[in-house]
Amino acid sequence: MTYVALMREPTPAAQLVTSATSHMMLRLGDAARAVIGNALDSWSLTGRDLRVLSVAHGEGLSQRELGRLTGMDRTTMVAVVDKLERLGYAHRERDLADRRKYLVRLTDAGTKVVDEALDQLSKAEAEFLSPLNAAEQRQLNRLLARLYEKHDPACDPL
Amino acid sequence: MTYVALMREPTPAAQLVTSATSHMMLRLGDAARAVIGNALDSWSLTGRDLRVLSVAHGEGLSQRELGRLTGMDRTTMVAVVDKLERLGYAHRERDLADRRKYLVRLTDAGTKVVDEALDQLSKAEAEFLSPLNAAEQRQLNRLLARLYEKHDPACDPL
DNA sequence: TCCGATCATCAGCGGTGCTGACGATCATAG
DNA sequence: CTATGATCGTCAGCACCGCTGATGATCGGA
Repeated sequence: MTYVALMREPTPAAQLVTSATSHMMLRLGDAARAVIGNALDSWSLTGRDLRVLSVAHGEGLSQRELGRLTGMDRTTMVAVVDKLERLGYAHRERDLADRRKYLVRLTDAGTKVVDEALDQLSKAEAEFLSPLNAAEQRQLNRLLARLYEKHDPACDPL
Repeated sequence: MTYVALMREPTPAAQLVTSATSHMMLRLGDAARAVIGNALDSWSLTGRDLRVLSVAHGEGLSQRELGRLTGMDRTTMVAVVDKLERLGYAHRERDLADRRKYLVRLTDAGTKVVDEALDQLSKAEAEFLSPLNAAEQRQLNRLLARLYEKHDPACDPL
């Protein structure tokens, strides 16, 4: 069960922690964030930004709806949309039917960027997953999806 | 390939992002951190703290060595050891052979806490992974370990 | 003896996510 | 028509995580 190579093994306890699934998931999550952020650097986007951008693609959604779809807090969304607006990828528009809401719409630049960035993202992901072959990657995706269903922060009481 | 259930699907792009393996890994990493942190709350420990604590178990290691073993930055380790010392779980001791180093040693309380906390951690992990059966959990652990080998921040040029 | 490398520390920054309060707006009940 | 409660966006502030770069102490070898 010792999957992680340690240079020394003081106690079994040390191995227990570092080979724990939850531990690896935590660290790989950070690694994934780094890889994704790096891949999207050309557009000054983080994975979070692109998530919003890709979901906002199409009709105008309120910030709240964007948050629900992407698993983001209402208050976090403010900063993200601020940034997307500042970058010229999206803009706010009052919902005339409900003046509490803003409709977030992509600009032409934003629409263009989504496609480019998603393409770049999938390349980075391929690189990230390259230690596994195609069948293993599918297997991993399937297993993670099962966990994701239960643990996704986006799965709010709608 | 649509594993994640969205309440609406504006465009295929949205699904592409949220069903991406790297995206789920990122989010599940955060979820794992939350679950772990919650489980260790009774001892005021984060997963990070316990990682250090369990590795320090036994002989005294320098902060640098602890960092290499747990994949933690030198500067982050300062705060962690500070906290462990404040909680009475560990203490610093000058290495007389090399006075630049501190040897981090567990106190009796610390030794006791490691066992208890590791036990609690494994229970929390079982709960976290419960959507998968035993074989699937092993499969997931194996796949993650393969990725972890390549992406572990701990794998510094030693 | 001097210089480069290592160790621990500190100040500071960026990313992520949350709570709690606020005003504006809506929808509903009276 | 008005009063009440809910929703939306915003902001201030906090916590966690990880990193860079500078500093002083110490070690080791030239």
